[in-house]
Amino acid sequence: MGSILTAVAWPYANGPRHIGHVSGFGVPADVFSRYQRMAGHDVLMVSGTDEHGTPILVQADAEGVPAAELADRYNRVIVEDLAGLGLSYDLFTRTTTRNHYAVVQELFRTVHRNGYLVPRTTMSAISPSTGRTLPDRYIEGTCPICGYPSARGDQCDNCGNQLDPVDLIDPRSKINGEKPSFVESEHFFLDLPALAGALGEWLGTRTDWRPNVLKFSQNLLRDIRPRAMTRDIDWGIPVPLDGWRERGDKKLYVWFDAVIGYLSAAVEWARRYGTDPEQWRQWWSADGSDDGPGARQFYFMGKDNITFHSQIWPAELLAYDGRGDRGGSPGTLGPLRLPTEVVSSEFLTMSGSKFSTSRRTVIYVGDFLRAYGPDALRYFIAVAGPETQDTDFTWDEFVRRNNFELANEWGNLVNRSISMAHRNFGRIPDRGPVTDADGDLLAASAAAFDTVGDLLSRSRFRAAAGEAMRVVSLANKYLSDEQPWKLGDDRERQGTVLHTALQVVDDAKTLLTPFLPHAGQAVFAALGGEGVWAAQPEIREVEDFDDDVEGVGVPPPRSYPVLTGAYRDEQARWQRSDIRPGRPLAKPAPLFAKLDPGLGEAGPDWAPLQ
RNA sequence: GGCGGUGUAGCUCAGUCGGUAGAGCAAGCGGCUCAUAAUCGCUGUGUCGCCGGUUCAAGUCCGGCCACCGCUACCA
Repeated sequence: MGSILTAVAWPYANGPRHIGHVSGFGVPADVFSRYQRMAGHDVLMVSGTDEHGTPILVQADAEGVPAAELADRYNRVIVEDLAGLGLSYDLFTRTTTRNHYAVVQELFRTVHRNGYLVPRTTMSAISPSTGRTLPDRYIEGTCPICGYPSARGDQCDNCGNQLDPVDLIDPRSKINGEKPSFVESEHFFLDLPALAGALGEWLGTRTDWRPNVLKFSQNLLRDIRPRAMTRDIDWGIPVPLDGWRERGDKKLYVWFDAVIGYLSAAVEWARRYGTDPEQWRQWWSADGSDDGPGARQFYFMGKDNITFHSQIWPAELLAYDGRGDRGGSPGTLGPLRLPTEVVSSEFLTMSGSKFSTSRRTVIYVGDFLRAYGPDALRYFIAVAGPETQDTDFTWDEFVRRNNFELANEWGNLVNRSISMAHRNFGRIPDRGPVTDADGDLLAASAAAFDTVGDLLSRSRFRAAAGEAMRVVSLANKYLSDEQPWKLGDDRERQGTVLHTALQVVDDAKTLLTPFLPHAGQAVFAALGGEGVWAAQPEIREVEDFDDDVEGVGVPPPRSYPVLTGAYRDEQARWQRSDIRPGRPLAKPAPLFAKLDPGLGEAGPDWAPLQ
């Protein structure tokens, strides 16, 4: 038993999210969290929408609405999508709450006081018409090295060299084509080199990470430089320092915003739903070890986010705790804990290339859920997702997984065993003397709790799903071997076989619940269970807290939707629960609908294959 | 340019500490007929990308090469 923080990457609220996004963070994190809860751990799963930054502003401008309104709209869309997927967030919130602003500013003040935020003057590009800073990637021009006419401000796609937008020949804004002007601008930089020693020491104690993530993180340390933590933008969290807080055009950068949400969301959860407002400390307060007997923290994200989670965020925590070369001491939150593991996924590709909105090779979560429901997608991601390398989504493979593995093997096992027991007994039959075949199956099924559980605890989701499905195969084989439909004149033996089959169906239901919580609930009910087996998230409208926040441009308290749920009340436990003879059974409904094989060739009409 | 990954049966992929290559799908044959025409069994010699090295022994370690791909710091 222990406390586990499941920290899930924050989806960016500039549009609806596609299935690649949720394969990278949402589904793996939820499978992990559901398992850990079932295994008896005290899990806190938090995230929210990331709503600041230039892409939101650009999108809002394009639609002619204020940034806050755009963020409101997509926050709600994303909340609904994630709820529909059954992702069991204890709190899914957003970065535009006053609670978040207050926590971020507390961290900034303390890290600054400890000496790890240093001012520097840089050149930044300004759009003359809007007065806004243009980020490097929104500037294009002719590459000064190779002459490529459409080089981006940060890098030339043709020759691959990293560039500085100031050096571009004939620079222009990608947003409106105008020529940017370059001005000097002062910013705060996080002094990562002063934290590199502590960072390397911490990383050196990480042994269980996926090898590619660990290697990538170690490489980052070799070329560590200070990073800007503020930027010239009018949409974001004010810098809580004299001379800065009242400036409308200087805000904190995303490096010092979204990742802090893991902490601020825990604080918000404790204030709203905890046993007391300080309960967030159960997952966050350091106790001298970063992952020892106290809480453990697991971060789930796509691979492009590794830098944030294995370098920037730990560095900020070390700086807050005063554990870098410049020393220092923690602020009012007290010493904070560092990540236990960074679990990064690779990318889900669509017919070989990245999802792309412009090329229309994109499958949105909402569309997918409306057509096929949550469990089919959850299963596909768990069993065929980008766990250690990029994997390709094809409709053909999706149809095959759904029809053959979910509907035929698992759904039909449930259906045939319950149907037979219902017709012959009308209830769960008693178990008589047990044969070797019965005992072998029951033993294999019971043993799966250890093997599948071990794989899940190590985030080996593909292997875990495969092992769970192996129990399903064994049960199908058992029924074929024992042929209970021929045992009409031996009621005791027939009852024993069906009892055994139903017990293993119940076991498999439990083993598959982290992947298929909705189907798990259905099987639980079909076997006579009452109440909630696997709890689902619910959307609640809440009022923001009226916290003190420094600076100008801070949104007033308002209401917004959050995800939370009564997961602590669910009955799911990671162990065999003995089925009860005598419980009445009804003729079951099919667990999974089969999909038209034609879908595999053409795709749905809302996302046709090119 | 830097960093990383991938290349194994027709297809999708496993192969932990080096010991004479595995699974699923597809295909063929057979069994069963309870079940969503579902299920069960049987059938697998492929230069483990190429070249070289270490070793008694390499898909598995080392060097080089080829091909494809990703990341390179706000598209997970």
